Amino acid sequence: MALEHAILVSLSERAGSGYELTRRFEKSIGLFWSATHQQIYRVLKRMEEAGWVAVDVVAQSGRPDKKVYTVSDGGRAELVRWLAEPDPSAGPMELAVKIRGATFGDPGAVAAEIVRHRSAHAERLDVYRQIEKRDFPAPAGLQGQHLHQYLVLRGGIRVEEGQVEWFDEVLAALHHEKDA
Amino acid sequence: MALEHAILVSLSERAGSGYELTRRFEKSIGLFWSATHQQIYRVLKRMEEAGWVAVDVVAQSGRPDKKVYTVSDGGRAELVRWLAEPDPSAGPMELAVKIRGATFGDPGAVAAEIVRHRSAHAERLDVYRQIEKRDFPAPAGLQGQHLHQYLVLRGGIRVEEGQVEWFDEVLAALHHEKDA
DNA sequence: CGTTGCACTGCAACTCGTTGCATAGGACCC
DNA sequence: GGGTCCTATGCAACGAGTTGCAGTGCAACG
Repeated sequence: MALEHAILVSLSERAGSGYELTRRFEKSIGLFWSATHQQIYRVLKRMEEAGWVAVDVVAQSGRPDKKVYTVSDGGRAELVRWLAEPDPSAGPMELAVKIRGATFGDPGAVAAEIVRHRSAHAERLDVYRQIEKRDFPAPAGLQGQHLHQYLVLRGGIRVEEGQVEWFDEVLAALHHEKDA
Repeated sequence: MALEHAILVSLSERAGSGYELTRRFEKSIGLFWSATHQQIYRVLKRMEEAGWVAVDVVAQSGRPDKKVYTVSDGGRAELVRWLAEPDPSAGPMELAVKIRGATFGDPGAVAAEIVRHRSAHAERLDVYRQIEKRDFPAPAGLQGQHLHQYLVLRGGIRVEEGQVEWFDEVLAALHHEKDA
């Protein structure tokens, strides 16, 4: 699971409380991700026990105390480790977190991970296109069940196309950044 | 959850055992979906208790007996109901199942559901594009953290674009089918 | 002045899904 | 002959995530 790592990235960008993190996840990171406050509170507790984050209880006027979390050395090390670790089962959300976290680790290692996923998705796309060619050579005349199955396949193809194009855009930008 | 309904669609296309369904989910429906045999066995049991499917124990030579499941009248009614029911929280997988199941219900109702989701995603896409314009007016010069945040946003935009295009393709095909 | 809403944390119970293990007979390989 | 794989079902335990509830105290609405 990568909620921990998503929190590490978010806290690396800016320290914050559980409540604040919940708000953030509804927006920026939450383009892909969603998490309830419950989930975040529990994961934060676990992360504190593991020594990845440090807590600072801040009294506030008028409102309840809040626990502001900061990434510790252990957390930074874990984030660097995770960013470089290949994970074939990672989905777009995990990769988005890795990209967003690249600043806090080795951008080259993140790029390498993207390359791996790019080829996996390109292969899949190829399989889908072959199925399309083989099973639906004349899509214009399709009806009923066959049409509906074709449309679902088209969805799969579009998703994979989008992924591959995105990975290419990311890789081009990361290479360009390295050169600059 | 829609695993039940995915199974109803799959069993409507063809009767089968839990084991067989597991295999199917690894392929066709599993373009988007994945489910372990455990999950499927348990859901099938629940569906049987609810009267959505009927079981037929088939003895086989050499291999264990298998339980072949068939959709019952109750199951067909439930599928029709679910296909027509609006579900704002449905993701691409759920919609793919609805599209694939349109044959067994009212394709017009499914199209209406797609229209709803199309406009939701189009709105989101608009929001993302405005964020892009506002926060990243000159993407070519971006570096570090800002670049990485931009790339994630680009991923979100591509995903939404892909969704909207897919919905449009589906709607065009369903309309064309209705006229034919 | 009462209600609604927001900020902030947390417990308890639940659902959904995965993993490990068990069983059992046959096929296939070396 | 022994190992492993495939078909076929299922239990038990676990992990991840959601939902419901609960409490506090200020601010703003009408």
